[in-house]
Amino acid sequence: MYLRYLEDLDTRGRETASSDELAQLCGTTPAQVRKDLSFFGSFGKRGLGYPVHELSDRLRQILGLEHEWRVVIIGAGKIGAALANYRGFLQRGFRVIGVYDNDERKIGQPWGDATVRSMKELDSDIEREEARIAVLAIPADDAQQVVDRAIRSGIRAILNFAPTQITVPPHVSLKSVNMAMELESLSFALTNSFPENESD
Amino acid sequence: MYLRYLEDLDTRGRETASSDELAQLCGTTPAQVRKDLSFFGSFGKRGLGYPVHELSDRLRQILGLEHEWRVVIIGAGKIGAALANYRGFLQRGFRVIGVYDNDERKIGQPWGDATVRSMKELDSDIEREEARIAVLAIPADDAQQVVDRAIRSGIRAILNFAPTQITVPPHVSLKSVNMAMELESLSFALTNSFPENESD
DNA sequence: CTAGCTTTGTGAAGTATTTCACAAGCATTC
DNA sequence: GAATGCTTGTGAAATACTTCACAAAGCTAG
Repeated sequence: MYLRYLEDLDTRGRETASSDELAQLCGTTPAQVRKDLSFFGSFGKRGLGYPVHELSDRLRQILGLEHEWRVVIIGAGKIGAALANYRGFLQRGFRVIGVYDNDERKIGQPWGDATVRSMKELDSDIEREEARIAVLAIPADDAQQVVDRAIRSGIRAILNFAPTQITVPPHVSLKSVNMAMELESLSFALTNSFPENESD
Repeated sequence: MYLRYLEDLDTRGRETASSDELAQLCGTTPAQVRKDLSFFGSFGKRGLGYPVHELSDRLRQILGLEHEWRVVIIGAGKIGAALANYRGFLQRGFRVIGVYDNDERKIGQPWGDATVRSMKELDSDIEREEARIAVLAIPADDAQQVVDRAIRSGIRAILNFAPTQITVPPHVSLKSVNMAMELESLSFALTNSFPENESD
C-alpha cells in the first residue's frame, strides 16, 4: 500500500513525504507508518520525511518485485478474463504465461495477449516456464484437486478466487478473495451500523 | 466463513457440528470458533456441538441476510461482468438492480439478467430502488467522485475494486479488494519464504 | 441413577499489534 | 553558529486478539 502511493508521489515529482502524509494517503496513522517502515530499516530523514524514490526502490526490493514473476491463470471464466487482461499486473512484474480451462469450446481462443490452453498442459507449462504463482478462478468443486496438481508441478503461491477453503503445504503461500463473503460483511456492517468503517 | 460451511453441512443433512469440526473446515482453531460464536450468544450444546441448521439461521440473521439487499454495479468492464453474472450473489440475497457505465458503446447491451445503463441514471436509480450497496469496478481516476455521488443518492456500503484509496464518511462502510496488491503480498511471501502461510 | 465420555463457554494467561510520547537529528534562518 | 521548527525512530504503555485450561453440561449405556 505504501509502495502504491509512493510511486504515485514519485511520478508527480515529489522528493520526500512525511509519515503524516503517507498515513493520510493510506488511511492509517503516522505512528503506524513509522513502525511499519522501521521494521525493514531506517529510511527517513528526521525533520524531512522519507525520500520518495529511494523508498519506493527499497520497498520493491523488499516485496521481491525487482524480478519478473511468471503467473498462470487457472479458469477462463469472467474472473480469469478480468485478471488476464489487467494491464496493472504486467506493469508490476507479473507476466501471465497462460490461461487454462477444461472447456473445449474455450481452448484455443485468444485472450488478451495469450490463448486459452487446455488444463492438460498446465503441469508441463508450469515446469517449463518455471511459473511460481497461480491464480485460481475455477468452481469450488475442482479447486483443491487442481491446486494439488499445480503445487506438484512447482507452484509456490496461490491467489484463490474460488469460494472454498483451500489447504496447502507449509512451503506454499495462499491468499483467498471471496467476493460473496465481502458483500456479506458489508451487509453485517449495514445491519448493525457501527460507527467504525474503513475495514479494508 | 462459518456460515458458508454450516450451510454446506446442512444441505448434506448434518444435524450438529463441533467447534473442532468447524475449525478444521475453516482452517482455524476450536477455541477460536467458540470465542467467535460466543460473542453473539450461546448456541451450542455441551457434549454435542452446535445445531447446524439453527446456527445457520442465526448467523444469517446476524449478518443481515434475511432480507434482500439491492446492489448497483458501477463499471461494465471485466470485473463488473464477473460480478454481474455471479449466481452466488442472488442466492445470498444480493439483487443486482443495474450495471452502469459511461461508455456509449456498452450502454444498452444485455448483461446477465440486466442491461448496461448510463451512469447518468445511476443516482435516480439508487434512490428509486433504494439500493444501499455499490460495487465499484471502474478505473482509479473517477472512483472517488463516483463514490461521492453514489453516497449522496443513498448508498451506505461500498465494495471497491478500483486500485485506489477511497474515503467515505463515517456512516458508510467500505471494503477494498486490490488484486495487484494481493499478488504483491504473495511475491513478498515467496521472496522471503516464511514458514507461515494461510494468510487469508 | 451413576459413570464415563464428549464438548461447550469462558475467565485467565499469553501474544501481537497499535498508539503514545519524546529524545535525537536535520534543515533553515538570522 | 545558535535558535527554531519539523519529523523520524523507538521504548513503553495501552489495546486487541488468540490460546489455554477447566468447570459445567449433556448424552449414552448399563
